[in-house]
Amino acid sequence: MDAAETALNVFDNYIKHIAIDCVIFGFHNNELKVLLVKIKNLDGCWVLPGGFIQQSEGVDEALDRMLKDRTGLTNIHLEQFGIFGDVNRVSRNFILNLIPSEHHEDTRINWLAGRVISMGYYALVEYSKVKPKVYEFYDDAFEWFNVNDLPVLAMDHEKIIQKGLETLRMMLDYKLVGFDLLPETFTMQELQKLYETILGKELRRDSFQRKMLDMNILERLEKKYTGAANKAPYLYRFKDKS
Amino acid sequence: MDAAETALNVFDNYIKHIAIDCVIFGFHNNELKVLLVKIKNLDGCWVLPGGFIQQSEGVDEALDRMLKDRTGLTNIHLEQFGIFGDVNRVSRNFILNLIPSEHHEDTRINWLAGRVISMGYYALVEYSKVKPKVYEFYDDAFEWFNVNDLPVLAMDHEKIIQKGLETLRMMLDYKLVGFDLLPETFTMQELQKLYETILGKELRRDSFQRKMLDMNILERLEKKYTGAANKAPYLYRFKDKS
DNA sequence: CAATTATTATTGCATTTTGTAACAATATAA
DNA sequence: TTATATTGTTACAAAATGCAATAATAATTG
Repeated sequence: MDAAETALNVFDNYIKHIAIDCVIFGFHNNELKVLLVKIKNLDGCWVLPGGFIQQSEGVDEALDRMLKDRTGLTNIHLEQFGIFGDVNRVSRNFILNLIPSEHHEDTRINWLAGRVISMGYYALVEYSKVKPKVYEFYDDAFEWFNVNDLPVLAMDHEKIIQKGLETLRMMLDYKLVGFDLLPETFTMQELQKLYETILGKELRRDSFQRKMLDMNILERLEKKYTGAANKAPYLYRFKDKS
Repeated sequence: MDAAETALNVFDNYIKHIAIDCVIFGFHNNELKVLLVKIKNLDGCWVLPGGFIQQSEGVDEALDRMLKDRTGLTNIHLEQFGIFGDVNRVSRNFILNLIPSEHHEDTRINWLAGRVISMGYYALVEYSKVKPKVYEFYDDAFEWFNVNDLPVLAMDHEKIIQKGLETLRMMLDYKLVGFDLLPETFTMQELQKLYETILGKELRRDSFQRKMLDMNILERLEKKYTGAANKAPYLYRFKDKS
């Protein structure tokens, strides 16, 4: 039994026709990034990290498993933002290219080449803490991309990212998110840049600072001496980061 | 082949382990209502209208089909708001009670009694336009319930309704929705009552009116003479209801 | 038909929030 | 010590909102 055969048998433990795709956002160098992986058998083709759900696990467990496998991170909140269920969102040829030809008629995987409905989730993670890890089906390429400068993506994954980003922007307006995108301590400017990057527009320094301080969610720590010839900014931390 | 047998065969055309549940909101007598159906073989047990997705149809097509079957309505926007995927959200006994015992070991429906992941959608419809229609599995009971006075619901359907309502409230803050909950023309008071009902709190009459008029989305029509001994309110219509 | 009643529409003003600019503070370099 | 760049704060203007009072008006009532 070769590796592909083993992989095919493993598929029996999974629920067919449903997949999860994760848009994992990170923040680095004042850029909003998305984590992507490259598919082995298809040059230059990137996809969102994701996977299938096992018969015996809940969807939340599946999400935790995938995120841990992919990034090494645990206890990350994932927000569900959409369903992608067009009949032809996964082209048959696309999948067949991934699978050795002798398995093309294998009933165990036939559904994969036919119909897959995907559930989109996004997560906000601290860029520096991600520890890549890869699967059988994928290459070892595993990269952060600027959300405004994405590579060519397979299937409808670009659409999924855009919808995830749209939802993130809406949630940022609605309540404070983005805690997890920053390191434990940060300056007001870093927080502002994060907001500006996610929202895709500039904000006023003074209004932003006032609003953040008025919300009473930040704890002011010592100053951060950068060595630059200017006043040193305070460091802040989110209160109640339990 | 009896009716149950036929129904079981039909199941082969559907994707297993995934369901859709629809929270259909309506507005009547200043109350926010939800449309529920009663299950035939289980006394007093109400569920959300919903169903399964056929192998050959997209998720959006499945939604249109269900909504049309259930309410007679077409061209209704459905908003997806959550995934309900706990391993034990559907108890095995609950499903077995619905199915004649001779079919309990039938592999065609075994998955139903095991694991079903549900995708939650909500729709806003005009109360008076709904034309009930029922399925094989359900009783002919088909009723609107006040969202604050729900009957006992099967499985996690109460949780699904609450999450749908929460999402609706959030969306109402974010942008104007609720167009479809009102008839073509309505008074300012009716619009305000709708907002108050969805948000679950009272609003100031004058502030609300000013805000609505400032948004420039309403067209003022003739007055509505109700016969009451007071000043007649204007009727309004949403502009650009294309 | 005028006075009454209930409700609606609008206006004016106080309060709060937000936008904008100016200024004071300060860490380093020159 | 002075200059420079950036940060923190304050002051004021503008806009939005909360609140109360007033004007308008469709039926009812005497």
